[in-house]
Amino acid sequence: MPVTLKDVAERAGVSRSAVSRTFTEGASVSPKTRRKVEKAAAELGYRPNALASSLTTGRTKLIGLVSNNFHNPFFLQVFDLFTRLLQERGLRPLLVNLTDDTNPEDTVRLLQQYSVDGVILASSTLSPEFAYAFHEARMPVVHSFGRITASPRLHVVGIDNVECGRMAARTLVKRGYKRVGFMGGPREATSTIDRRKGFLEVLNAESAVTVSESFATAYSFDAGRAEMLNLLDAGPTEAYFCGDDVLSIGALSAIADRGLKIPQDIGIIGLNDMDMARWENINLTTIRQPVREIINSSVELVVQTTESPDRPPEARFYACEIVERGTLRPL
Amino acid sequence: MPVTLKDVAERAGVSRSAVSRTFTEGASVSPKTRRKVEKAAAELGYRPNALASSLTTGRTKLIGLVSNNFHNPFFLQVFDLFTRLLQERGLRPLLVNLTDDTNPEDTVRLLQQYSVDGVILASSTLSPEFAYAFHEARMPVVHSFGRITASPRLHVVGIDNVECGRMAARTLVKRGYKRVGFMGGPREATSTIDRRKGFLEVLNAESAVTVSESFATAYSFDAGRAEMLNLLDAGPTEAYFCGDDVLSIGALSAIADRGLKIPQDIGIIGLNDMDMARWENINLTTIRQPVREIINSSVELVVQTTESPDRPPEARFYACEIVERGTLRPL
DNA sequence: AATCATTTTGCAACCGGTTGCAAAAAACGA
DNA sequence: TCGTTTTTTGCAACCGGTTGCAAAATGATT
Repeated sequence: MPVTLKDVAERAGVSRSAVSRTFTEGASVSPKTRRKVEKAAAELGYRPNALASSLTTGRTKLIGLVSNNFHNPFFLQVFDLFTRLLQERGLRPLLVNLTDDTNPEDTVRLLQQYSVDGVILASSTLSPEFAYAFHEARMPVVHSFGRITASPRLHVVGIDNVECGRMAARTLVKRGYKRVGFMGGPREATSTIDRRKGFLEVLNAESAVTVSESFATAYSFDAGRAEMLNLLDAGPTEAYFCGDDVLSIGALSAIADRGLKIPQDIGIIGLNDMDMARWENINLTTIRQPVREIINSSVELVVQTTESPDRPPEARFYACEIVERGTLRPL
Repeated sequence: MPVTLKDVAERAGVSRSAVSRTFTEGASVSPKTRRKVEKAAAELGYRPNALASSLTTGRTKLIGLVSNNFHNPFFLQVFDLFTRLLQERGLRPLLVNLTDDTNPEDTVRLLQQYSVDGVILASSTLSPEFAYAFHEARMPVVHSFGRITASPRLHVVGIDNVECGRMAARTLVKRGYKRVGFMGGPREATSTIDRRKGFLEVLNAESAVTVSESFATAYSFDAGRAEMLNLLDAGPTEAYFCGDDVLSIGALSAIADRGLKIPQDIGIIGLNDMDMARWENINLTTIRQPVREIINSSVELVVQTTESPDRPPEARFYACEIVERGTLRPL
């Protein structure tokens, strides 16, 4: 039913090759032939079949966009940016939602079946093994928002979570908090582990400050709220560094519920600077991740890797900055 | 480089057809051949190329998932559900982000080039022409969250926005509000138009109640906040029906800024019941859209349409319900 | 064991494109 | 003008699969 190369060739009175060449960048076609072909193609409404051509060219222009963060509002921005940037480069995101019953092998197989040119794994909670599965299958892969290491096994783009932990700690110290807490995301998430590490590193060196720690079961509002309710029952500290913004907002809600005032009674600092953090009724002091740069860089990297597959693994990380809003006591 | 049918055939000592049949549901292969093929395939790590097979079968199992709502947190839930449901059926979402400089023709062409089996358009703000472009290109298409009409030109699944407007109006009347306002989303969005219509229909029949109206420039926090600040300057009414939840939250923020109390001074009712509406520090009274049903139904409909393309256009709409929380004065 | 019905198999053509190669056409030089 | 170089063109093979068809193998029946 749809118009094919052959139809156009017949109508234009040329060979199929001529038509193919007309639609191939940089192929040799005389202006005369090109005109004939373009006329015929326009009349018939011809659309070259991207999938058929991928068979011979080995390029589908499909990029697997894989994530398990479909509940964290921060990731809506992430998806927005990824899709925009990929589209601008003529690439198509094939979206994969990693649910609880998805395993790495199936996902790898799936994306292999669709011959994606590359894979972007957008997640701060996924184990490195997951990303590695793609690498082993010899697909170009970039782990965005992944864990930074000195000698990465595959491309990683993100932030230095340890340094973020330190930043949070220094900020709290500077404000004169004496009893502070780390309220992490899931214990096993690499982002939690690293942020905790940096946070404790600085605070253990501050003899005047005491630190406690606890963990929410997920990076979610409910988990943050529940954990903060626990903490409030147990006798809270003066300020918390929360695993991320959505967790922070859950914590804020718990604190408000108990009739405590922010920042007078308890201080909170989050991480991400997602859209909602700046909403005036939330007004969260937080650490900004340079999302745009991370995503830009990820896309660039995955594209370059499709072009030179043996490019050695690279870790790119971007500096974060404190965004001062209203949930910490003033200096 | 990757393993092909031919490689497996050679290793198993059978014809290429035999291998193909082994991986084709319901094809005729003897148990003995099947065993040989499966062994060889496993040893080589063979993955049938979905794109190559689509050439002859005419099915790619790709579904275009098209949206322009990458800023409304409500749509993260929408994407989550769509991807999950599509994956469960073995379908793959090809994501398209409609930005300001995307026009219908390009999007249609793009999805045609990738031979998607069907298209789901997830948007409550898009003009019907957009969806119609897919229909004209003879692609199975379902407009989710689209406008309900009695004799639709294409499949639409969503809610009856006019009825939602009525529900909101009745709810406000029941609470005894005498001066109420409609704060819509963008003037030209069909959802805005319909919700306004139902709202005014009921209230114009209530002689004791006066109604005013205004419109935010987008379904976004900032637009809601800005518009509510305007309204507060101009002298507010007692309660507002806001275009959607994110707009409502913007409005709540503006109201809090001016030191007014909710629900004592001003009442707000939203629409969608997105995740954040139930967050305790927002606690928004709203109208719940049955998202799950809508999305389920959309997926089902697009699949059925790929199977029988001439299925007459259908409009499926689902009932909404009021979710009572804390932003309207009690009965 | 011979006959016939049924199942399984491989051949070859096809899906919609691309591309190396050699022949044909056009452009160039003197 | 003719020989040479360069560009354009079509042929045919190929990308990785599927499928109709007829031949081969298997199984059932007597």
